[in-house]
Amino acid sequence: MTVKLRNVIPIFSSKQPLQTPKTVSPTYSNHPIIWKLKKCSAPQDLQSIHASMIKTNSHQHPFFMNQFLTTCCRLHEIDYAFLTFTDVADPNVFVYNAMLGGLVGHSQPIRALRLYVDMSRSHVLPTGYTFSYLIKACMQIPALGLGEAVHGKIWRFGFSSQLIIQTGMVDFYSSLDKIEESKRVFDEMSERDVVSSTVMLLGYARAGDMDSARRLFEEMPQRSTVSWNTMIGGYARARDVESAASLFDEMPNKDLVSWTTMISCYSQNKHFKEAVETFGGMKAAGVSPDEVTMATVISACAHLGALELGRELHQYALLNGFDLDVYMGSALIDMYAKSGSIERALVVFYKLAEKNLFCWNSVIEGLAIHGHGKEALDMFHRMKKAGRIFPNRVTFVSVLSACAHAGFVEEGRRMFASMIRDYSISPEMEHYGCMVDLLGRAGLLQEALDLVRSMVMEPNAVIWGALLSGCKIYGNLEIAEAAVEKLMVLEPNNSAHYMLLVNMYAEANRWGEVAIVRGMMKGRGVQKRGPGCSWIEMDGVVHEFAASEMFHPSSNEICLLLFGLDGQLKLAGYSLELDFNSLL
DNA sequence: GTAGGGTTAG
Repeated sequence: MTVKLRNVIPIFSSKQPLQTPKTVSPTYSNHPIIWKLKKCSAPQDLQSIHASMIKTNSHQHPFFMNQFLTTCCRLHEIDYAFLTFTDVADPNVFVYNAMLGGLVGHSQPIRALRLYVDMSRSHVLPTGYTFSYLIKACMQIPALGLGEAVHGKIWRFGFSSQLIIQTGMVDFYSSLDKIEESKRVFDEMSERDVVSSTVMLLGYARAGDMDSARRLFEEMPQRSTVSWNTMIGGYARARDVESAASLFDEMPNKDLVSWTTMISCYSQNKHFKEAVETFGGMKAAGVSPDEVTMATVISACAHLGALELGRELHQYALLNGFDLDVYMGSALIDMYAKSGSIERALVVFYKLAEKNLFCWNSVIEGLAIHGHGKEALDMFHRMKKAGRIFPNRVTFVSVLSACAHAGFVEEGRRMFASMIRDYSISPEMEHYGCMVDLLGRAGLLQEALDLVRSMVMEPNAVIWGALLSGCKIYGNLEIAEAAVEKLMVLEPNNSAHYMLLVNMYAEANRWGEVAIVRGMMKGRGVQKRGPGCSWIEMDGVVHEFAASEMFHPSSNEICLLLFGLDGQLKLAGYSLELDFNSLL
């Protein structure tokens, strides 16, 4: 898509006098319609309010329309706002600004830029706010490179010294990773307020320069809650959980965003337990969560396998009339799928009014991990049919792993080829891993090895490990030896690879080699790795299991059950690869 | 009406 600069940023006639619009008389602020709009929290009420505005002809009045549009946008009724906006015969700059703000706030930069074109064609003069929205729109489509042009335009209009414009430019440059430009504009500012300094903080945080951010933060004469939150968020991004936590403890008035930022900081840095605990602290502090908090905490539950808490949160969201948006939707789908309930995950998925790539990826991944390979692929095709949403690398990892687990060799090959050809996604380590797994499980070990050797990047231990498991199933010692040779370099201390080879030699009655490999392990001092562990929650209690340990109070019963299962599986004709004795 | 927090990853 190309947008001609000339069409987007038209040149104003310089003959027009530049004037700042006068503020609308405040006498209307007590008008019942304005009052109703300010209080309005239900989108379905908008239509009747608009009807009463038409009756009194106030739907043409700039002050009323400004309030009406702002209300629509606050309630996410952006299309309805636009519809009523087009009905206004002669909108002034306040009305345009409200509409622009709504469009930019709902990430519709192209519509915003078009509206700006209309505005200039109607000879409505922009204000500083108009340009600040324009800068935001440009930030949302950096590829067009319009920011500089807008900057030039602002300068010509004499707004360049306005605080709000300079603030916008600091933000604009830092959003494009041009931190030096941000600093230049910031240093040139003759006056600074809390907001401009906080935007600069955000710039440093985006650039990962938390030392400079801290210096500015310490120097700031006033700090708002937003300044604190920006700092905490910056440390979260920089993976400095400790600094984030200590700043959070220190901060005086924690609001909803502060708590959510801290929870997300823990979650993003894999401290899921702390994330859930902090959520508890938030509730104890009497701060109510919103959709953003919920999405974050539910995601932490998914990682912990805390189904019970996750379900409670879902319940809470339903009771409080929260919007089931794409963020919370994806988190819920993932949480239910990972905690064993693909049915509930699907219920959430079908309930979603709007689905983005995250939602589709979560449900495809969920089906894949539940072994529903065919359903996962069906879902993938439905996503393609729905249009507008294009698969990414994450999608293909799920799709390929679904093929691997269901044994769809031909389909997997096709998907892999299509990913490269139709979607220009270059295969990454994970994709190769799935393909090697797929081919290996199907016994196509030579093809798998050829694929590994064709890789542009150096294959990692996961790849060789997948190949080795394939060799183990089909007793292909030749390729297994090649894989183990690589694995010994990549993970020299992982006993599993040596043991796999030992078992294979033993199965082939090659006891000489068994002794050699065992000797190698001893000689290299290969230790058994730390235990892998897993959690599962039942009736609100999280049970932790680690390989080769018997700490769980019901270990004996569990092992008895497993042995029983082992026997039943053997009876059913399934030869189990696992040796339980090695686990105990 | 300018600043801060969100989801998927064998």
